[in-house]
Amino acid sequence: NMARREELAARLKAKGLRTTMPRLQLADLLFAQGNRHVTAEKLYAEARAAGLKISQATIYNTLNQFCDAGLLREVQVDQARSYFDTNLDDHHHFYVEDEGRLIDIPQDAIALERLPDSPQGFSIAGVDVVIRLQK
Amino acid sequence: NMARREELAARLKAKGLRTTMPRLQLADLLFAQGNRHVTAEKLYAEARAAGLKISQATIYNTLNQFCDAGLLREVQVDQARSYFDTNLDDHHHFYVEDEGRLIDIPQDAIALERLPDSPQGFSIAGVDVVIRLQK
DNA sequence: ATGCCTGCAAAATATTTGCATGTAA
DNA sequence: TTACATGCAAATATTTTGCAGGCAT
Repeated sequence: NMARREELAARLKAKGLRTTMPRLQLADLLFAQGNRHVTAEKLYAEARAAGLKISQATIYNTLNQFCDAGLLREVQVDQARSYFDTNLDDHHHFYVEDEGRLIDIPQDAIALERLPDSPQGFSIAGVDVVIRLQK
Repeated sequence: NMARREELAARLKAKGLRTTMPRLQLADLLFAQGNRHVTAEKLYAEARAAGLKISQATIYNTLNQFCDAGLLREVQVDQARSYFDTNLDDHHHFYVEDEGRLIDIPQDAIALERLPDSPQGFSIAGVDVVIRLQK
């Protein structure tokens, strides 16, 4: 626990982020349990459940800062809500729409042969595959 | 023009939608120029530019009704805005983030070999590939 | 000491909804 | 005539921002 905080602090510092209490606490929730997918709402609920005194604004700001710093990735699956993914590797997703749940798919589990040429003057910034699931 | 209206009216009727003036006018904007990708905002601007007296609420309601009726598809590329696609075929998209512009990719232009197995109890509702472009 | 953070509340943005009126069938 | 549509404004939902005070460095 003590060691974990040290590690998280180092991780924030490495990205040029000050190691403040709210950031450490949220980093703990985000990074201490393996790969996760969270919405701002879910993270806020977790923080409160854990007894942390953190405002919603800080949840949003921190998620965006972590994204900008490259500690998180945003996943586009629902126009109503932002999803953040702690898995930074190139990979894809199952999305269970009814439950709002994301499941990682390793990049090499999908063979994307033959991508089309990008239009004149543009290069590929990323390729996202979302497999929507239903019961 | 007269004939086009008739055709659009038939198309709405076939889906169980009453053929009202706003719906015909919007259908005209949406379906008379080949495949299109629009946001509510863009369609509203077009409608006003064309001198139509249509409220934003009707734009939103109509887009959703057309979606429910299977005349449009929603594309998930930006959590801040909903995109609607008049192309109902299975296909994929380029997305130019800086311009908020979508470009269709025919389904067979991408070879998706080897999809991973869906988790227990779920079946695939759809596979969406988005290739994000940058300059 | 300085500049970056945080909380709070208010603002901004996108979308939905309630309700009275209008209109297609 | 009846049920469904529309417009308007207000409500909702999510996310962002301004600002005063607090904390890391």
